[in-house]
Amino acid sequence: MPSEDPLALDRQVCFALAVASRNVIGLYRPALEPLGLTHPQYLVMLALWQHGGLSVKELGRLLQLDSGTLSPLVKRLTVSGLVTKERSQDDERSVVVSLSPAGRALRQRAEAVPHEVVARLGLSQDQLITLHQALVPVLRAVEHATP
Amino acid sequence: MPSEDPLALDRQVCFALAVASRNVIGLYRPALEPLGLTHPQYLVMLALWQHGGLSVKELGRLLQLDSGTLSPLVKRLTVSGLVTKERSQDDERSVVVSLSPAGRALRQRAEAVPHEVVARLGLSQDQLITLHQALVPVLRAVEHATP
DNA sequence: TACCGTTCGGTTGTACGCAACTGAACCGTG
DNA sequence: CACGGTTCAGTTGCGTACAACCGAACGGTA
Repeated sequence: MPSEDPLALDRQVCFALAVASRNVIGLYRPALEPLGLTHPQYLVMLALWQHGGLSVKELGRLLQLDSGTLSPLVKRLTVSGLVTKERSQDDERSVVVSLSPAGRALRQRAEAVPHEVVARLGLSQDQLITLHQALVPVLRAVEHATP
Repeated sequence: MPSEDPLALDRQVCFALAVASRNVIGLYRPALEPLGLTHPQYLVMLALWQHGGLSVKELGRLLQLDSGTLSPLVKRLTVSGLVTKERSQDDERSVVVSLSPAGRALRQRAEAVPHEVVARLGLSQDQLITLHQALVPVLRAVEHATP
C-alpha cells in the first residue's frame, strides 16, 4: 500500500506510465531487431503501411513527433532501403515519405510482431483492453492541456 | 472505430502507451523547469527524498534504469549541487548518492508539482486511479516477461 | 594466500525526443 | 510584382535510454 507521502514514487502516475512505456518498448526490441527496426521506426512503418505515402508533417501529426525527431529517423529508414523521400509536386516545402518495395515487403514479417510481444508480456486480452481504454482519456486530455 | 487492420496504429497499445508517456512527461517540463530538473532527474530526487541515501544500483532497481543512464544523470545532479556522491565504506564498488542541503530544500518546492501537472492535464481523480490500476499488471508482467 | 567468477559504477556508441534556430517555399496584401 | 508573415523540413545541442564493454573491488575455493 502507498505511504502517506504525496511525493512517494509509487504514487506518481507519471512514474508508472514512464516505466511501463519504457519496459513495453523494451519487449519490442527482440521482436523488431530481426526486422532491423527500432520501435519508433516501427511506428513510422505502421503509419506508412496503413496510409501509404505521408509527408513528414502528417507523420508528425499521426505519431505526435516533430521534425527534429522525424528527419533523422526517416533518413535512417531511407538508408535501410525501406522508404523513399521526394519533394511534393504541388508544394515544394513538403517531403513525401513513401514505401519502397522492400518496405512494403517487410509488412508481412511485421504482422507477427504484436502477437509475439503480447505473448512475451503475458497479459490477458482483457487487461490490454482495459489499459488501452484507460489511456484514451489521457491522450484526449493532453491534446487540450494548457501548453 | 478501429479498422480491421491488426497493424493499424490506433490498435497498438504500445503506441498509445508511448504517446501518453511522452506527452504526460511533456506536461511536467514547464512545472520542473523552474526547479532546474528534467523528468528523470525529478524521479531520482523523488527516490532520494523518500529513501534518503541510495546506491546507484538501488536507484537503478527503483527507477528501472541502468548505470549507463544513471551515471551521467547523477553527475548532472551533482553539478547542480543537489546531491553528493561517495564510495560506500563497506563496499568500495558501491557509490552512495545522498541529498545535499540544497537538494533537501528543493523538496518543498517540488510538492506543488504533482497538483500543478494534474490540473494542467485536466483528468479526474477517478481517471487517474483507473489508469494507475491498469498500469499495475503491466509493470508486474514486464518483470516476469521472458527476456 | 592466490585465483576465478561475479558485482558495481563508469564509458562509448547509437538512437530517440525536444527546444531553438535556419533557409527555402508559399501566400496574402498592397 | 514586391514584400512580410507563415509553413515546412532540416540542423544543432542537450538529455535521456540502452547495449556493449571496461576496470576495480569483492567473495568463495583450492
